[in-house]
Amino acid sequence: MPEFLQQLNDAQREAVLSTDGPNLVIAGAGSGKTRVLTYRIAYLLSGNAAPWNILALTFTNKAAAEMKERIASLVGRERASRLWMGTFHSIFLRILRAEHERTGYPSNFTIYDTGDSKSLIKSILNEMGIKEKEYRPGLVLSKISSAKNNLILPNAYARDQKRLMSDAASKVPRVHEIYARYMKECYKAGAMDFDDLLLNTNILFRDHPDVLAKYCNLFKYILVDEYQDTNMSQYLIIRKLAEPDRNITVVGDDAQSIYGFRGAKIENILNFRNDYPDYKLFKLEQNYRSTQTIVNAANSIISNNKGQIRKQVFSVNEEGEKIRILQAYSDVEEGYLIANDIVARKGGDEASFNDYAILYRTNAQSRIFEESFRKAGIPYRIYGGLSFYQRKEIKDLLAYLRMAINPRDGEALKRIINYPARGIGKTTLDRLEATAVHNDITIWEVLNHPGISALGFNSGTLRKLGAFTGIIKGFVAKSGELDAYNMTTEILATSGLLKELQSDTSTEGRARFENVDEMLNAVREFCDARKEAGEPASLTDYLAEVSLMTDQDNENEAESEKVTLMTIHSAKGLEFPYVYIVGIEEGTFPSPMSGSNMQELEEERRLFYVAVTRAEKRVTLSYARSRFKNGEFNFVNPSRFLREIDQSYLSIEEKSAFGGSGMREQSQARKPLFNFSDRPTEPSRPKFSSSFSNTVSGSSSEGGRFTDSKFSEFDRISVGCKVEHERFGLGEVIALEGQAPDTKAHVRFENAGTKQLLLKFAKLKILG
DNA sequence: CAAATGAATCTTTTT
DNA sequence: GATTCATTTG
Repeated sequence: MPEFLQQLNDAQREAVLSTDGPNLVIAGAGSGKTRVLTYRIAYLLSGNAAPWNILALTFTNKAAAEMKERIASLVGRERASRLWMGTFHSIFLRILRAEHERTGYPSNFTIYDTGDSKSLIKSILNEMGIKEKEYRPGLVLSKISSAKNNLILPNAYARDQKRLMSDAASKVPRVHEIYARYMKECYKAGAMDFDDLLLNTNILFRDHPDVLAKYCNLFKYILVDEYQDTNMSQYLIIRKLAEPDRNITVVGDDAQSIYGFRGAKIENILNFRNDYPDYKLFKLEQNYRSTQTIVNAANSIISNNKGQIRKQVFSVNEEGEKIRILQAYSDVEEGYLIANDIVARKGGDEASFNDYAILYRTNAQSRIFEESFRKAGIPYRIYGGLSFYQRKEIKDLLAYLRMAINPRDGEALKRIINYPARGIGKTTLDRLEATAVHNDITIWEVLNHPGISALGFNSGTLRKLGAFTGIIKGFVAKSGELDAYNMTTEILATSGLLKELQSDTSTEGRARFENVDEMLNAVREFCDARKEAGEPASLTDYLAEVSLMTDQDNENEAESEKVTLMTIHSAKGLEFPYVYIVGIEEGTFPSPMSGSNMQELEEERRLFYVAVTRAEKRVTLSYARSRFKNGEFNFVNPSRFLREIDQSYLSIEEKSAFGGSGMREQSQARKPLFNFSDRPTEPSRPKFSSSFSNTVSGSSSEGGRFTDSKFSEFDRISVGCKVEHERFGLGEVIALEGQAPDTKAHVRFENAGTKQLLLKFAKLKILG
């Protein structure tokens, strides 16, 4: 028995040593799941398994990279690098590219991200004469996605009574038509969306038994991480691949299933025993990560869910601090409260900023913490939301790169055909698109068709179109010879993009330029890494890597000390000594979108469980009594989840808040820790400067716009003054917040309650 | 044809 | 706040 196995506990070691047959490892939060997976692979390699015989599937690239690193230290880099280890999407992308001849797609097919998919749906709606208002592209896409993840193709969809009824109920009965068109357009464009990568793998294996046999033969051992988060499509691929040898090990925790909205089926892990009746079960129940208090409190939360695999997660670490609950009067105050708390406690905790994480339900909540942290001088790092690769300038450049390897990519073409401006406007593009649809070809083919001169474009337009086509053709020709980096610089120079970016000397413009520069660095790094490994650094591979990258993956500044801000979803699999879970209010967490049915509520509860179990030493929960949401100011109630925590794990002052008959009024519950008036940093009066503050990390995807006109007339407005609003009637200003031009007034109206109004748009008359 | 503007509407989580 | 739509202006 290899020496490294000494480092495992009994349950872990048994799970590692059971090499053959189907194994189900139920791994409680913090129980050393990754450790079991890595050691298991190392153990297999120490026997007679070759690295390429092992398929290990994870959900993030980061998890895969981390595991690879640890395995490399056990068995050597060379062998570790030959493992088939990666995310579902990246592994099956690789297979689809290799087998492209069987699928009918080109080998360099494009990957459409969610934005591309939505934009394609919009054009389809447009062309079908359907209004976007009635068929929201996001809704249509989610229905298509759900169908694909359940392997329901357009024809089957059109016969699926359940789906048709559901569509009729949401007043979108024509989704199946849109779906069919969508599939067709993607195929023509040589593009796959995320779901297609899995769907087409299923189709490939279904229609080509020889290909399936080849990979079954190759993958002697299959390991799947986070099995509770697999969807039907992923589940079927795994089952097919595992069929002959049945050497399959899945690791997961039903209590941490939080991707139901993405089609994940918690049943997959619950039904493992039915799929493989001779399976062996291993339970990892000892939590090494958290204090006893945290583990016990988390258990008390999850015990409110029904239908789970029975397990008792425990900790023998120290008992630790009780869980604290902070109450704030407003979302803004919540930000200050936590910023102050971190500053106040960091010394006593003997911690660095790296040790703290703020977890929230929605990305939109990050803004307030950004602001309070900036004012408090706390360094922070935000994950998710608009990632680097979602920024306009980056997407523009990426679109050029995509065109260079696959000019049929319609979404990329539409993005850049008139950027930088070449005088090819909406009218021209619409006509091109209509022609393409009418003749069942792509826009690129229309542009290259000799008959284009007969379409009735005027000579100027024809010339401009020809020039664009010429530029792209030049890129396509060069894409064969140049590597990703040289190709990128070539495109920046020749397309006019560089000039366009340089000509904008505003603050935002310079930021955009720097972003492009940063991307150029990333491309260079990619090329260097590839060349070092002796592999070609093709543009195709670079684009694939970028498309499948998750926000956790680009961590180039991990060394610097920063507080982490992220959604609970992206925190999965991570751990921090001190965790703040914020915005625990009805209407935010649980999300109102998942309010109605029990299953969705249970998923929210599991999300809360995941959040709490991220912490090693201390958990702090917080909620606000009022929150600014959808442009309106609302009073909100603490989340029901707070009451589900066994009160013996809460610190004493918090218990009183829940004493007696449920939640009492906040005024009686306890004294607030802070007051608005105590805080000098909060302006009581708006400053009417027209400077556009905080643009650097502004999250506007397409660059903001604002005006500073019309504000002098609001100079007279102040707390206490009477106003009249066109719609809401008479009211009184109770607070002002922010800076011009984004000053907000909190106004209490006589008949319409309290509203928060942006003065920029407010139709207020000042009465005195 | 393109940029600027005013106004209306919607808002979860992510590979 | 972000995004989108309609309208105006250059």
